[in-house]
Amino acid sequence: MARGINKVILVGNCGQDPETRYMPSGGAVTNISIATSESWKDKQTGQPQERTEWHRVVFFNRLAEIAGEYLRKGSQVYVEGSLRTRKWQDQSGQDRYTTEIVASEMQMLGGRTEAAMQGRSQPSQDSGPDYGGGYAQQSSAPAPSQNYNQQKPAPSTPQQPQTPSNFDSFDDDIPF
Amino acid sequence: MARGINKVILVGNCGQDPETRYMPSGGAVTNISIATSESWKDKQTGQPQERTEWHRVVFFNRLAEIAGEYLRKGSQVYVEGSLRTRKWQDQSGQDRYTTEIVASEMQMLGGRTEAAMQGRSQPSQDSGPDYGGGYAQQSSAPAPSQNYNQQKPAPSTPQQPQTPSNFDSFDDDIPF
Amino acid sequence: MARGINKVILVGNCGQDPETRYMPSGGAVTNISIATSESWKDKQTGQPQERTEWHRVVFFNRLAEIAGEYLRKGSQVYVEGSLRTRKWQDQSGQDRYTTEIVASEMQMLGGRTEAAMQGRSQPSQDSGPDYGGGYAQQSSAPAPSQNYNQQKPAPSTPQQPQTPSNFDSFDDDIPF
Amino acid sequence: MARGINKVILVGNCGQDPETRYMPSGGAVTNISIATSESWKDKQTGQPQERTEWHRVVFFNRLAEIAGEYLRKGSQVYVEGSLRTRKWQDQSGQDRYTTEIVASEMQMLGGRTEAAMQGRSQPSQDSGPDYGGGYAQQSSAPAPSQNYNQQKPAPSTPQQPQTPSNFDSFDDDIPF
DNA sequence: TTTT
DNA sequence: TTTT
Repeated sequence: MARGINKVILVGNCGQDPETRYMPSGGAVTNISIATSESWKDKQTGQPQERTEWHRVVFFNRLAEIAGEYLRKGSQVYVEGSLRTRKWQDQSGQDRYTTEIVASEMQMLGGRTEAAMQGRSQPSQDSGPDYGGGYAQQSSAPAPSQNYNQQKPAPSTPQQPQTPSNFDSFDDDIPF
Repeated sequence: MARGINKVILVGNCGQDPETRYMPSGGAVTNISIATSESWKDKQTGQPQERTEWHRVVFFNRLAEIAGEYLRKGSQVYVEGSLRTRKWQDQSGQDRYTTEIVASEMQMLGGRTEAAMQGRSQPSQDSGPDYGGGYAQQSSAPAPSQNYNQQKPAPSTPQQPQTPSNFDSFDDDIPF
Repeated sequence: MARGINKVILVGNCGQDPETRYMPSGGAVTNISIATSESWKDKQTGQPQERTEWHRVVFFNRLAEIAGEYLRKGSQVYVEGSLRTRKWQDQSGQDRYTTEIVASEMQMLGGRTEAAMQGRSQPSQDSGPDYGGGYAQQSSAPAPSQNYNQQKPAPSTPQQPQTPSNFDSFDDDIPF
Repeated sequence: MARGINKVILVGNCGQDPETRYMPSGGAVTNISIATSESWKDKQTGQPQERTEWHRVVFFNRLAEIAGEYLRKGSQVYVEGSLRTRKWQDQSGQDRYTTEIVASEMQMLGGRTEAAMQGRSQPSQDSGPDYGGGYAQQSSAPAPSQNYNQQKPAPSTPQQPQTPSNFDSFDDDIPF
């Protein structure tokens, strides 16, 4: 159930190969960064301007497996999901916040040729033999907490996703 | 022009009255925080769970004036916009990031009664006599960067309303 | 699975009370018409113009029960779904087509006051005692085809509320 | 201005080359049909099922020119727009209705390789030398009525199309 | 870090 | 009529 609508729709390109990890439960978690960009001419100078926006996207479970297997650096992808801002502590113990899109639907874009030319080297894993397309949808259950990879329990809010213990290592994963 | 789609759709309630400032150019900038929430039952314990997500939304120019005048704490609102992550430096000079929704469209929800009961005290400003509705759409020009006038951007959460501890108290903050 | 994205998002008001029927399987099917409108000034004459668009929305199963119970003429509602064009034959045997939005998510808008003032007389049915909110989401199973039980699908408009001739009269139909 | 939200988002493939015509005003109007499809397994029989949905999309003015020039049969495309149901009379004078998506934004998907392999034979027209991408956005003015039905462009006049004269000829254009 |  |  929900009160309110929290919906994000992205079409963009993966900045790098997806990273897949596993939660203690065994469920997969895949992270990607998607770029969208916008260009315009400066009104004063007439100079062409461009701004690229990077979006952190996280997939869970089955969707994480599919994303991990089929997406690659440069892949064009449609993602639908919701915004989630996670709180974590940096080395100095200060609260910091990261906003991500928790994906509920994903679809690869660009047909066969495109996919064929992407040359998938070393797929992260197998999602099973029966999946043959570039589409996947998350079950509508609430996204699981993202406490894979963690050494100690999260200190703060109970029902929220656990703050990954060692956010330094997580932090190192953030390319910006 | 753009490459990619970067779209956010929110329906939620304002956590507080909007804050309107002005850029050197004279253009208005209005910030609000919108809450969306989700509730479910824990699969193990069966306990009801709730998570409220707070979204920082920024309006520019005409849309900022309308938002500043018509929205109030508790207002239910539809917002469409795009994600933008801004980089700023905290006191210690460290890079930090804040993700906001730059609104391109806004519409007040909940009809006349609702609006009437919201008792708009001290409207921030006038948007002119001919505006009579709860709808507004931004011109499609790229949003200006938002470093007008201010010393340090605040991080996402500190200046936001606190996440309510339970739903009853949250309800009390909202006039319906 | 899907190839492609087929998504509709509507926020509007119900033109009349919902109609709920039952499929042979026992599953509920609810139909509503939602109005959205747009107004502008004619560029030549400067005259105010308005266009109201009516959307046929169909809900299935659990969502149909909730829509049937909670929505009423005038209710403001958020609907998300997908487009489906159904083919049928008119009396003369000619093929005709009707486009509907098959809802996958629904949320009532306008808070308690709003809902309270809508005075729900004769709810179509009961959806059970434990539902207390204005939100519902369809399971992701493909919607069943809607030719249960009935002889001839009606064309799109005849059974819809008439488009109001002007905005004042339209207002009178809606309880706010 | 608007009351309500009327939004459609499609990602799909063009069923055939776009058709571009010109309104008396000189503004272009382009029609395409976009397919989206969904597949699933029948719950009883376990048989794989597929349903393809066809969406009529109409572009106006600049967007129509771009769509006409860059899209081709098979092109994968993102379209955002709004639903509009038009009323028209068939040969026997009966009222009939057609629902279309009036596009406000369009973006070609699938990158260079993809586009290159689509081998654009006979582009419908020129949209000018400075357009080099697969993206376009409509001005936010209300969609004009659709009375193309003229063979000759009247190149000079302002971009707002006139009100339609009749729809009989339009009838002939509908491929279903 | 992607893409055009 | 597309696409997988």
